[in-house]
Amino acid sequence: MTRIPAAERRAALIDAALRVVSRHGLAQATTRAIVAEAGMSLASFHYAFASRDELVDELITTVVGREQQAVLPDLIPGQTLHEIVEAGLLRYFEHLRSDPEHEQAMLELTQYALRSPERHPLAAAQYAKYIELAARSLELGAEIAGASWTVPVERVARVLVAFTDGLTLTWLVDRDDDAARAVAAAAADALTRMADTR
Amino acid sequence: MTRIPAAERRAALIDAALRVVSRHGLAQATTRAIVAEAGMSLASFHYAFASRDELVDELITTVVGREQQAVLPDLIPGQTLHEIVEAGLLRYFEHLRSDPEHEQAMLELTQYALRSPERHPLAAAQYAKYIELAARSLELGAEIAGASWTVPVERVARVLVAFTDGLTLTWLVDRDDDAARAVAAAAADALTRMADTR
DNA sequence: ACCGAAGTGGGACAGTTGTCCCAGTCGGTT
DNA sequence: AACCGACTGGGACAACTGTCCCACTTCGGT
Repeated sequence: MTRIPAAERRAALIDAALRVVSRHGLAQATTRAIVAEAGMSLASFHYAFASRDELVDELITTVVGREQQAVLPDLIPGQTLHEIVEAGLLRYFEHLRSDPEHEQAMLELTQYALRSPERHPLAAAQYAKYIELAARSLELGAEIAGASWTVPVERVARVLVAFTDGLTLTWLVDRDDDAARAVAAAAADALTRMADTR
Repeated sequence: MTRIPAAERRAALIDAALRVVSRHGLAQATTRAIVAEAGMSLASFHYAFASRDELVDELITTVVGREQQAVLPDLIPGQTLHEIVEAGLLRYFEHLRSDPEHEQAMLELTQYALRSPERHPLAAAQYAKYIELAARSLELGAEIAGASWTVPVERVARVLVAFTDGLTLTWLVDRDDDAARAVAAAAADALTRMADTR
């Protein structure tokens, strides 16, 4: 096996772990399964990480960062706010459809974090980032559409995140594309009503 | 130990299992943990159930039935449809607040079911029941308010379920009551717009 | 060329898990 | 009272898990 510095090995193991979790779930993501996916020996695992928990914690915190651009709206001038918001939601939906297992993995990681008091902050931080990202998108969208939010953007953003989560969960269960699009439309509707569209 | 027929033992074990899952998560719900919670010996478990999987499957299918009445709206005549729907959502939210671990357990069971192809139908059936229940409530609500849905009720119901899920997930993470109420209000808004309020 | 540190491999360990077995005991029917 | 099948308890097993250890190899700086 070629020699790899510990830092790179950590990254490689986290990538492998995410793949395993996506494919088979967190419960199946044993040290051996992760190491096999990464093509390493078992000892390398505990050379790079003190424990499996340490890897999972880092998996949770790092993976959120990559989610970033998915929800960012197309900023096409001339569109109404409603169109922009709905397009953003539909874009997220396409992202979900293209890699359902990934979103399922994220959900699973969140739920895992919720289980222990010391990990709960990880989930909270994850969501704080989502909300911040959503808030930025919403502000941008309003600007383009020449509208302004009549409710604090953070509040609108939180509602958007909630709607997105609901969309994700229900679609993962019934895989009903039309229904999901209806959810997106309804969500866009509700959100737009929190703005003053001059 | 007093003698208990197998059928009762199955019920007792399922109750115990739900308690364990609520408290510590599905991963911690080992045969031994469940049996300890139920105050039985380990052998009784495999006398009542062929395997742990069999118990979990039955846990998923039976537990949904008890959820039923939580979302049913107060049917106070004279209220607008918007008020009725929002009240229903807030009632669900109070239910969630009063026993968060239970909803967390339901979420976990759903995700578990999503993981294997042969269990996926269990999750789908679970959601079908949710949607049916929601549809009945929505129909009743519209009747009371003297309104009518302009979109098929099942479609409205699916959106309601999605919104409810989103509300649940986000509140479980950040425990922000005000934000959750804002989600409920926005959801009621979106849903009401799918009706013709004469 | 050499040497300490960084990285590697294989094997081992103890703890936990699902499942099973078997000898026993109870309760109701005959 | 006898008996048969339903139920019980304890212990065992093999598989799997996270973690550790130790001998070994390779690399970068001297």
